[in-house]
Amino acid sequence: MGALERQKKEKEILTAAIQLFAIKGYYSTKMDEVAKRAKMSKGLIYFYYKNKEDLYMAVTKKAFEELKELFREVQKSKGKTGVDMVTLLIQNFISFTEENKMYHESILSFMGLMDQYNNEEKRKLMDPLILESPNFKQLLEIHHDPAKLGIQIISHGVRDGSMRPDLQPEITFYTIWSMMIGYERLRGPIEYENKEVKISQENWQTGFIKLIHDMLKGTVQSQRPKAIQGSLF
Amino acid sequence: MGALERQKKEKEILTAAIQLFAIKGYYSTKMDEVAKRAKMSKGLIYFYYKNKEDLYMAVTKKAFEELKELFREVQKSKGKTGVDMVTLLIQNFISFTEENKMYHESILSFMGLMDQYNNEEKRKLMDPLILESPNFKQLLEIHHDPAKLGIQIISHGVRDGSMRPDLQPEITFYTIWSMMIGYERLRGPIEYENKEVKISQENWQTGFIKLIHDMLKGTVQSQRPKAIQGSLF
DNA sequence: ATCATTTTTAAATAAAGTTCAATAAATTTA
DNA sequence: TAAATTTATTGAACTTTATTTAAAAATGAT
Repeated sequence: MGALERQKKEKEILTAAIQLFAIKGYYSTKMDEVAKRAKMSKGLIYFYYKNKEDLYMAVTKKAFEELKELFREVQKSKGKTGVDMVTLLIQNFISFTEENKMYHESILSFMGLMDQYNNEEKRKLMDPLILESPNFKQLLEIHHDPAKLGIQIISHGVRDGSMRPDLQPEITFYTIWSMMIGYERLRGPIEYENKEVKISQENWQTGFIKLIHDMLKGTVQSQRPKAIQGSLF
Repeated sequence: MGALERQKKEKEILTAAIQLFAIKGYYSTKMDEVAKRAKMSKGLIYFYYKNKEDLYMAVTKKAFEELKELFREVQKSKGKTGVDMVTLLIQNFISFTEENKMYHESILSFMGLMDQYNNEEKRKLMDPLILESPNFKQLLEIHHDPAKLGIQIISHGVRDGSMRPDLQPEITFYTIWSMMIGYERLRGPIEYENKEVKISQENWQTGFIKLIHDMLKGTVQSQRPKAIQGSLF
């Protein structure tokens, strides 16, 4: 009955759930399917997780943990200026969400939940199954961790002179964080039905990162002639 | 049997649905409740809307229509430079989502759907109820309308010299659009449980807009001494 | 080995979206 | 105007699926 045994079982369920959520999404994934994939009876899942929402929150928790790890690695990268760390952070975040679409989805939805949770009246209307979820409660404690690291990175950039000196680290970080989140929601090549306008994913990503870079520097890096305008930095 | 009569009935249902979705969210709102609020039997809703998803897509469609109207009004505002139009656009968008949290939610979730829809393999795994929804099909045709107007606004700003000449309108608009979407997802005062860091909503919004402004101008507007750093522009 | 506790299962329950058959109302046709 | 047909409406039946539960199996302690 050891705690290790329990952890192992929980992980088996979680792994099955993540795979299914990633393929079919939360609502299309049935508890029957999770049980089948985890090779156990449906009832047992309820022994390890309070309900389906709790299972999803466990996924979300894992997402935030990996996100924190991603931030930490960028922060630890030696010999980089602050502004270059931000560029690296964005690139890594884009890779992260590309490989773990599911995680990004869960992070997004958790942010929506936080918006409700932080408002007294709205909190009362929240799904009780979520509020009761043990994993949700744990998320309340850790979900700011990545942001804390991000703010440190901006501070570092202001101090080392690679960013505008008037930047306020908190606001600047959350602005960039907004961009990253929004970018991921829109990601993919932009195509209109009639192909009126089309932006390749590469061009958009490059342009996106360049704009953030310029914003942090406070000056446009180079005003090149039209001909080679497309190149980066 | 006039089409007008039908429109009226559809509107009654839609109004009830929007109110409930706004209060309780999509999944917590039951078709029974919608029927009750719209003062009709549950079955009748299925006469006017194909299914619950279709009803939600009708809400989303309304959201995009109002969003387009918001963009258009900004574009029509006379005597404004491009960069000021963008500032106004962001301010209006923030008001819009504040008043219509529900609409913003539906816009966000639609963007998530588009990400799936634009990928052949993922499209096959989408909920058939969504793919069959007539309102979803209509959304496919109109959802780019606001963005088209936004791109025009950026072009205008580059032409009138109020923005950096090297900006690519499409990429720049979608970057700002990302920011707006992400900002709304994070919106509200940022508080850590232990109050370690706290940003008031006002400060964040002001700082957020200023950063975009600087990004578009290409130069920092003013490097004021620390003391009055908080003020805008 | 027996008892208590934990783990596991399979079936029962219940909530909610969807369908359907029957009825009422409205419109068209004769 | 009366009959026929189409449209609108209802309430109950159907179906799917998350959740609960009672019982059985496994595990561990005395």
